Amino acid sequence: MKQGGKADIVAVARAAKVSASTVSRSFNHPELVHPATRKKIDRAVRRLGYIRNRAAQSMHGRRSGTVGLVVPTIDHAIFAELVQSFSEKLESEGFTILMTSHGYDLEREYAVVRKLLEHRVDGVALIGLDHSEETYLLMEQQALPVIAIWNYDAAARVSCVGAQNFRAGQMAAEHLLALGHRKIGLIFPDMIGNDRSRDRMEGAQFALQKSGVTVPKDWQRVSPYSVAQAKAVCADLLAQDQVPTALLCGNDVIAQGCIFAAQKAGVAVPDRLSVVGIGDFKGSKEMEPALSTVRIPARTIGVQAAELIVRLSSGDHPETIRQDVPLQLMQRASTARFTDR
Amino acid sequence: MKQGGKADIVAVARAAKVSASTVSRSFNHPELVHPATRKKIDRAVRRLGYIRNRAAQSMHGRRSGTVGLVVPTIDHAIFAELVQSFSEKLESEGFTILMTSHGYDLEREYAVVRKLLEHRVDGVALIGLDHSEETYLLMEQQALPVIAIWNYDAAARVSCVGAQNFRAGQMAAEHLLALGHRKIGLIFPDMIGNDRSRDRMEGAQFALQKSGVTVPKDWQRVSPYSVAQAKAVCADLLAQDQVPTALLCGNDVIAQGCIFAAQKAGVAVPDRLSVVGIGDFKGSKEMEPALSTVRIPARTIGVQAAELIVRLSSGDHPETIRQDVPLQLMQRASTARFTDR
DNA sequence: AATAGTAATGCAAATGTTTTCATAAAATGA
DNA sequence: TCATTTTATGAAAACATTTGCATTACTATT
Repeated sequence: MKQGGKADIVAVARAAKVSASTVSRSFNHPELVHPATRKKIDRAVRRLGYIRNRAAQSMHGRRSGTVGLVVPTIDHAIFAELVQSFSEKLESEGFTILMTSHGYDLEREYAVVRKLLEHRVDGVALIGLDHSEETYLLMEQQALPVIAIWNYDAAARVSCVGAQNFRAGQMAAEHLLALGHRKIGLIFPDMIGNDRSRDRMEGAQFALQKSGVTVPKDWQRVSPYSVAQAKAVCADLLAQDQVPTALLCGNDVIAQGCIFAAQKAGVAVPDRLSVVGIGDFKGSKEMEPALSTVRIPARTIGVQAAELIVRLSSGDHPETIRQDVPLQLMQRASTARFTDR
Repeated sequence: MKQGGKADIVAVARAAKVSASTVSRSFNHPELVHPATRKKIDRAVRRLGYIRNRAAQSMHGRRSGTVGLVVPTIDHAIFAELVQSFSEKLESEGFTILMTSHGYDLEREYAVVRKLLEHRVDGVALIGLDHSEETYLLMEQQALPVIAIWNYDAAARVSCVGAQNFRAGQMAAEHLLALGHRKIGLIFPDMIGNDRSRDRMEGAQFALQKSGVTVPKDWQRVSPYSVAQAKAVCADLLAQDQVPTALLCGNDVIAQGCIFAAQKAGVAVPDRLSVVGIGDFKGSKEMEPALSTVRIPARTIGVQAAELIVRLSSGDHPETIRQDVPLQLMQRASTARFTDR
C-alpha cells in the first residue's frame, strides 16, 4: 500500500502482469483493452496508489490540461468573481488553472507569461488589452490560444470577451445627466497599465462634453482601488467650498468609499449627492443606500471566456474571435434627480 | 525568428554550435559553462524564441515548481485576500500556483487534489482542517508536503498555519458581554464541511454559557456567506417582537448584511443594536459605522503559509509544523455599551 | 617542455509516458 | 478444418530534458 509514493506505470504493469503499453492504453483508450485485463490493472493501480504523471504525458504532444490565467491581482471583488466563474467552468471541462498575478506591472506580466509557457499551458487568459509589445510578441511566437478578458475591442490584437468600458463610462455619465446633474465630480483609479479605467474615463468625458458639461480640475480625483482610500479622497473633495451634486466613480469600490465618506460628512445620499459606480460588484446592491451602477456581468464574462478558450485550444481556430458582452444600467438608491433647493 | 513555436533544446544547441548538455547546463548551472559560450547560447535562445519545457524537466525528479492550492471558492473577500498574499509570496520564490476550487464539496476536493497530484505539484495547500479521510490518505500516501491554511489546531493531522476559530468566537462573545449585553443574537453560516464556522460558534456558545447567557432559538440564525442573504435573514430577525441588543456574526460579510438590515429597518447601530463580526475583511473598517470585529490576519497567514510550504518542500522536514497566528479584537463603531433606556 | 591539475564540453543513459508497428490469440466464415 | 478477419497485447521508438562519466582544452608548476 504505502509505497513511498513512487509507483510508476511499469510498476503497475509488473503488478498486473501486463506490459506498460497495456496499462497506458487502459487509461487512454479503455475500449481497446479486455475488460478482464482492465480489472486487473485497476486493482494494481489502486493497490500501489499509482497516480499518472501528466508531465510525462504532455511530453508526447499530449495537452497539458492546464490553462494559464494572468490577473493584475485577485484581491479585488470583481476579479475574484470573474476568476471564480472562469476557473469553475474550466475545471468542469477537465482543465486546471495555473494562476499568476503581476500587480499591474507589465514587466512582471511578461515574466509570468513566460513562466506559464514553460509549463506548456494549453492556453493563456489575460485581463484587459494593455500589454507590453514584448508580451504580445511572445504569445504570438508560441502560436498559442490567447484571450483577453474583460474588455471588448473590435480591433483587439487577440481574441477577447468582455464589455466596452468606454460605453460604461458613457452610460454612467448619461445617467447622471438624465437626472439633471451638471455639477459632476469624477473619481477614477490611476490609468497607467489600466486600459479599463482609461476607457471609462474617456467615455464619461465624451458624454459630458457632448452635453456641454465641463468638470473643474478640483473635482477630478485619482483614487486607488480601495474603499478606505477612496473614502479619504472623497472626504477631501467634499470639504471644498464648491462641491458637485453628483459623483461618477471609476468603479464600485470607489463609489462605496464615496458613499461612506458622504455619510460620515453628513451629506445625504442621494438627496444632496448622487453617486454612480461602474461594475456592480457584490455588495453594491445590498448596501444602504443601494448603489446605482453600470453592471458588468463578471460571471457571464468568466464563463464565456472559459468556453472560448476551450474552443480555441481544442479545434484550431486560427481566427481571432471577439465577443461583446452587454452592459446594463442598474438604477438604485444612490442616485436621484437633481433639484435645486 | 517565428519558428512556429517549436524550438527545443537541441535546436538551440545546433544554432549555438554546442551540445544539448551545454545548453541545459547553461540554464541550470551557469557557473559551469564558459561566459563566451553562455553568450552564444543566450543569443540562440533569443533568436529561436526557445522556452524551456518544465514538463520534461520535472521528469528528472527535478521539482515541478508548482504548488497546488485548493480553496472552497475564491469568490469571498477573505479567501481572495489570503490567496493573493499566498500566491504573491510563492511567486516571488519562483513557484507557480495551480489553483482549484471545490465549492465546499469534499468529494470534489478529493478529485481536485488527485488532479494536482497528477501534475506533480511540489506541495499542496488546503483551506481548513475538514477533509475527507480519503483525501488525507491520498496525500499521506504520496509523502508530499501538505499544509492546511486558516485554522490552527494543536492536534492537526497535517502542518497548519492559521488562527484559532474557537478563540475568535469566544473573543467576539466576550466583547459583547464586557459591554453589558445579555440579549445576544447569533448569525452563523452553515456548518457542514466548514470547521471554521463550527469552531467559532462553539467558542461563542462557550463564552456565553460561562456567563450564564442563553440564546433563544429565534435569535439563532443560519445565513449563507452573502451580504444580500444575511441582510434578509437579519431583517427577519429584527422584525420579531423581541429583539436582541447585540448580534454576533460568524463573519464580517454577515455582519455587514446585518448593519445594512438595521439601517434599512431604522434601527440605529450601535445605539440600539451592537453588531460584531469575525474576520476583519477589507471594507469592514471603512464602512459606516465601522465594524467591530475579531481580526484574522489573512495576509499574514497567507505569507506564513507560503513560507512554510517552501520550507517543507525544499528541505525534508518530515515533522508536522503547526503555527498559531494571533487574533486581535478590533473595537470600532458598530458596538457600544448596553444602556437600558 | 613535460606533467599535473582544473575548467569546459560532449556522449549516452535515464526519466515516465504514449504510440506505431508487429505479433499472437481468438473469433468468424467457408 | 483452414484461411481470414478481428481483438488484445507487447516491444521499441519517441518525446525534451538532465546528469554522471569521459574526454578534451587550457593553466599552472616544476
